[in-house]
Amino acid sequence: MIKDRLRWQIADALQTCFKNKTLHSCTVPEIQIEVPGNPEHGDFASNLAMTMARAERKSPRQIAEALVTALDDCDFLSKVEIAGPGFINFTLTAAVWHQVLDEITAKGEKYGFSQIGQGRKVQVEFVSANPTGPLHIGHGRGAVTGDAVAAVMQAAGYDVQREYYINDAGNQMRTLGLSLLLRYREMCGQPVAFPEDCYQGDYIISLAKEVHEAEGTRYMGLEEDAAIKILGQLGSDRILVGIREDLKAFGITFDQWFSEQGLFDRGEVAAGLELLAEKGLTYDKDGATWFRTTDFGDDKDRVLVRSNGDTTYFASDVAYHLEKFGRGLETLIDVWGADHHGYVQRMKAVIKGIGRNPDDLQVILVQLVSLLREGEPVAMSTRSGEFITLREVIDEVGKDASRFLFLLRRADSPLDFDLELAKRQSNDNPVYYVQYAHARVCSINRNALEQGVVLPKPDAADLSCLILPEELSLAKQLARYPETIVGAAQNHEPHRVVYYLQELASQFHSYYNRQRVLEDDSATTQARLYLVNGIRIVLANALNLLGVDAPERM
RNA sequence: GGCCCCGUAGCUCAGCUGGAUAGAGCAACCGCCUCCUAAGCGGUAGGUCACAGAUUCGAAUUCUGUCGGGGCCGCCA
Repeated sequence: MIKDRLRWQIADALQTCFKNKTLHSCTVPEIQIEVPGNPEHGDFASNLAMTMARAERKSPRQIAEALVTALDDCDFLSKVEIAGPGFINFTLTAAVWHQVLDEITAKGEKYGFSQIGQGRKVQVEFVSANPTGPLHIGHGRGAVTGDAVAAVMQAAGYDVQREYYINDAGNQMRTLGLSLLLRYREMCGQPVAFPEDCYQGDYIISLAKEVHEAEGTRYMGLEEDAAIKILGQLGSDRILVGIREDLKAFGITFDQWFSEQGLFDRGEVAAGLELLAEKGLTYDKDGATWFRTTDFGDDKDRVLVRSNGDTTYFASDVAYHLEKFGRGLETLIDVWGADHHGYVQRMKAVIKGIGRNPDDLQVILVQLVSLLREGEPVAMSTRSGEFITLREVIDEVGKDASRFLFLLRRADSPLDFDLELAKRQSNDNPVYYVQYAHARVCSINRNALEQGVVLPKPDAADLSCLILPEELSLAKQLARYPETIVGAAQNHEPHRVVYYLQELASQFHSYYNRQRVLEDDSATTQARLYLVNGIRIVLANALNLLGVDAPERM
């Protein structure tokens, strides 16, 4: 990256200064380089002179003078200035920015990828909705967030695995079975009182109907417990198939679907409990088994085994995370709904308790989604079973718009999702704004082809005519793409890519309106065609990371 | 009572891990298609970054406290 080149150069200059004794402290501080907000301050700025002032016992300006002198013969800097309280402002030659275009063209869809992650094994676990009902819009946000975090980290060189944890053990399976059984009995003509704590949704009724049509009354003869068990299993299997299809329609696939029940079947829950007991991390009280999570920063101890002998969800989760580390995964990223935040400390306590760095578990809490239609809230009640499913949202507004809008906010910021606005094909819809930029370049390409203008090969284009401020500014924005991905990956913030895209699209649209790409002078035409195709590649790469299509026509 | 998130333009939100004159979209107003896609562009207007302290060359950004909004605190998952 260009920033790194500059960093090396400054480090060199620093050494030169130490050698010729213009500077003394000989400790190399971290060299911070940033992009100034004001373009008049150059392409990059460093505060190095100010941070060194104390150790050098000199004024920032004196230090800056020495550094600038040492930087004198650097060929890719066109201007170095000392400004304000002691900033050093760097302006790079146009040729440096032109090289970015060559790099993009040469790397193509690989442009933006890096090895920062060094192949570190990371797992992103997301959605993980109970297989007791269809996905709703809140799951959708978690799904897109997890998927995009995974994608961005892959691009940054992490070895990423996507996983869905299926809560197919525990009480809710029984509730599902019971709900189905009761609806099934209704189908068979037996009047039932349907309890409030059963699943109310219509999907239970249609499932029961399917069972009744396929298998008649055969479950009526079974003992209630047996029927509940069988129907619970059958129901969760069917629902899971639906979830899988919905996610696929949303462009999301997992490397692994991990069953909670499997943890029990393989004895891993019991083994986990044993391990904790051996380490002296548990104790018995009131007939239950507790984990001393307070020893690791939790505000109270947590039950692993209830007094009735059942293990808790927490116990499964302990076993699950142990199992993950056992697979050789180094960093675990869990994407949870914000209502689970109380769970974070307790899981971190587990990680500490087993002797690992608590940062090996990273939790992304995704805030609530409010579903609106024309600004009016859409009633969503899981309890009454009246809710709009994720599938309905995808069908209504489309995959691309839904995904993009979900990523438009930081995960920890609540999100309003307006169905009408999402569908509107107008300028209030940021998805189309970005896609349109891509389609426009494609359109230019079609016209170029018609006119016989050929896109230059990498390093073969004469770019010396790309000297307009907006052209250089576009090249600089393109140069920023790789570091945007790195930032998004390291901070688990895919929304940064969305904002980057909007900025790039904005600059492009502006350029497009101001300058013609295909014009008379063939050198200029070729250079500009080269530039806009660099833009096209980056737009496509970034959209692709977010799982949004980059259409050639709109 | 304890914990988490948030408070930035009329509205919805960014702000690159502490930098120079705080940004974008929408809404409002004024303009731009004989020319590569007007799903676009240009311009005007809009701010005590909730408040008060602290840290330092420098704070929207870090720390403490206060106020306000939302959420979570089960031997449910």
